[in-house]
Amino acid sequence: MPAGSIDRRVARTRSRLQQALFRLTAEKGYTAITVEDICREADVGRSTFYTHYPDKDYLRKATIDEHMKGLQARGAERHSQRNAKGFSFSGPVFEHALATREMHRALMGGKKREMPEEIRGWISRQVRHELANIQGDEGGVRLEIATRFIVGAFFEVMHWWLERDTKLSPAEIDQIFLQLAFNGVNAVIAEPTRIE
Amino acid sequence: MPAGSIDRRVARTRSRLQQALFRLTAEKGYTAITVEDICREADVGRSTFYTHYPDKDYLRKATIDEHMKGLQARGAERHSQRNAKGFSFSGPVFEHALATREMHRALMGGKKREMPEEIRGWISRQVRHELANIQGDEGGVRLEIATRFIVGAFFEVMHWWLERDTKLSPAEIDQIFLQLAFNGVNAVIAEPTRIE
DNA sequence: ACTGATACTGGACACACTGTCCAGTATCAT
DNA sequence: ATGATACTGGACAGTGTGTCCAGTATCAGT
Repeated sequence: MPAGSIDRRVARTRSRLQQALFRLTAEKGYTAITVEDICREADVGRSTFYTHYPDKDYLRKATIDEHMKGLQARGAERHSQRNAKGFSFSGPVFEHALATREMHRALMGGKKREMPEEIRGWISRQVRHELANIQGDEGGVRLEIATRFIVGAFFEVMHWWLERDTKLSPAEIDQIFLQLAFNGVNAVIAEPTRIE
Repeated sequence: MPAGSIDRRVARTRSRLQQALFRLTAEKGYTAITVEDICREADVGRSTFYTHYPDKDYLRKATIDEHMKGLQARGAERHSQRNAKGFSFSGPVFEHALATREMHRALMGGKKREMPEEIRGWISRQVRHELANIQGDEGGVRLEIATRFIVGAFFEVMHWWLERDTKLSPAEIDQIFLQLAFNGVNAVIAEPTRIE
């Protein structure tokens, strides 16, 4: 048994559990899901679940990590086409969010905001990195504050956008977001309504 | 029995429960608390709890509503001293947050972000109102987006500020926040570090 | 195809928390 | 003093968690 490789059965079971979690999260939201729900959906014994993950949260973390690999791959090419002004992350994320909209609705929507910390952390790193590029690598307090500012604003805007039956395209919402981020509220609010 | 007035015993019990919730939330965070915990801390029978509130969430809502009345009172006077540029809400909220810091830490901090929707809604109304004043009452989509943008940014910045052993005063963090909000990232990041 | 290792299964278990109910007791307002 | 109302503690069923185990299926290597 080669140390690194994984038993087919293990891969199969984990994949089933992760997909079940994904489906159920989109359907009813993370907190409302029980381990039993997941196992029923995945058609896996409940005791089996615990041989793979100590609890629901670990499964979520594993699922997200897996999911992020896909996004990370496309991240490499994106990195080259950095525009002069603006974040490179926001546009693609808006698009990706729209594509997996049901997921995001269930994840952030309704009464609970349950956006997992893994995703927030991922976005944070993107933002900090891009901001650091703008000012040269100083890494001071203001950079940190600005990062937090942008990340919080971004999630809130995205949340609103997904919640609505949106008429704005990813490109449009992205443009407004970037305008707010870089030029501030004054630039967006004071002007007459003119999107493009 | 006059319809409007409240039995002493009722007032006493509710007050105890709310204060117990407040203390426990500051201590271990909202989700970790059980109804039994609250009753033990409040020295109230568990069955009594359910004659007043259907569950933990309702108690929280009631507690917050009560708490907000105090803030609302000071809100009236604050309303008059609106500065030419900037939000009138942010400074006082930063101060209030610092005063009840342990509470906020437990509420928003650690692994879970459990800032209750009531507070978020309250801040949102403030922001929307103040932004509407700036642009005249148009109430378009851009106003809504800007509101969300600011609210998200505000909570994230406040969260960061409270989490740290902060060296920044409420006035200082407020100033940076306002600068980011009104003039955008460029104005804050690009310049050399100069706070006052 | 055989075999030892490993993974899956279903069921039982103790535990923790929830929400309901009720009879007994304390406290209220008048 | 008294009738109304609130509190109490304990019992109850229900649901979800996490652990354990003996039996069964599937794996990889020879």
